[in-house]
Amino acid sequence: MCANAQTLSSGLEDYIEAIYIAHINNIPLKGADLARKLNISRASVSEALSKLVAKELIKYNSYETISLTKTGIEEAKKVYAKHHILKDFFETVLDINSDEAGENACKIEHIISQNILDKMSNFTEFYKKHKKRIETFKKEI
Amino acid sequence: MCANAQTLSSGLEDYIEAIYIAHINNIPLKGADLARKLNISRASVSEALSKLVAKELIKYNSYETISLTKTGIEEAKKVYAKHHILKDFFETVLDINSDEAGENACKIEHIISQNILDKMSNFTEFYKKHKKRIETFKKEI
DNA sequence: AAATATTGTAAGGCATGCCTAACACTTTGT
DNA sequence: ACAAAGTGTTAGGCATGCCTTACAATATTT
Repeated sequence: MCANAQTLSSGLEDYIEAIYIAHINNIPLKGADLARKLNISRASVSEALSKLVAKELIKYNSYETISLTKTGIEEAKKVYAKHHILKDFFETVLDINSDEAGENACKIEHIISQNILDKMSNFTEFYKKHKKRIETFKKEI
Repeated sequence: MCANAQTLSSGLEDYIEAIYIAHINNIPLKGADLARKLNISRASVSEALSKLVAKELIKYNSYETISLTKTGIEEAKKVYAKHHILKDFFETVLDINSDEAGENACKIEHIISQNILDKMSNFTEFYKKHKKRIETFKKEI
């Protein structure tokens, strides 16, 4: 078996997602920052970063800022999109607050099927479009 | 730390759910049956059953049929209800086929918050009630 | 009742993913 | 430039949850 991943473990997905969020916000990120952000020891982060380097998803040298490779960005976008679809659905359709929606999205994003996500995304868009009308139905007795 | 659980690991929830399904269908279930059903070795099932016995969720003696305690039934019902809410939502609202809905429910049921499940359940009921009308919106351009 | 099949368990392993402690290296502040 | 603070790595551990192999105990078949 080669070291390059076809699939990322749920843990590694969390790492790459956090790296991506820093990336799109132009926030320089080191291992120790990641450890603080994810509430994980520096040692564990160090291991995880080595794996991501081995999979060629990030570039990283000790004491420098972590950066994503092209593949890394693609992978991260996928993970982030999943997160967003779930969070948006929870907030928009189920009226869940932002924190709870985010926490649940974080966990579910790693295991839900792409097909369901696609349908969920469509449904949220549909719901937004017709929200007013649909919600009048809720007031009926 | 005492051996009795406040929370069940996702694995143990799967075991107890399978045991519950046999229970409500009056199907006698032994460890080896469970192993076949869950595609897990007899050795691993044996370990898991010991844990469930320790937590007083099942009664079990070698070579006999597994049965649930009162607490076990309560726990199982909770897990099973979660499963059902998710599956029903996927099928009814997102129009996912039974297999895919079930597989995803199996994984998500262990991690989603009760609050979201409650809202999801309400939403599914609401959707069923107004399905016809809501779906006419989908045909609009 | 004996042979065969099934079931259960124990021992030892493996992978994942986290931890702490200790140490090494780098950066920063004075 | 040097001390202090911050960062990274290694080693050794632990827990979970699965595996295979080998054996023990029970059930079933003939």
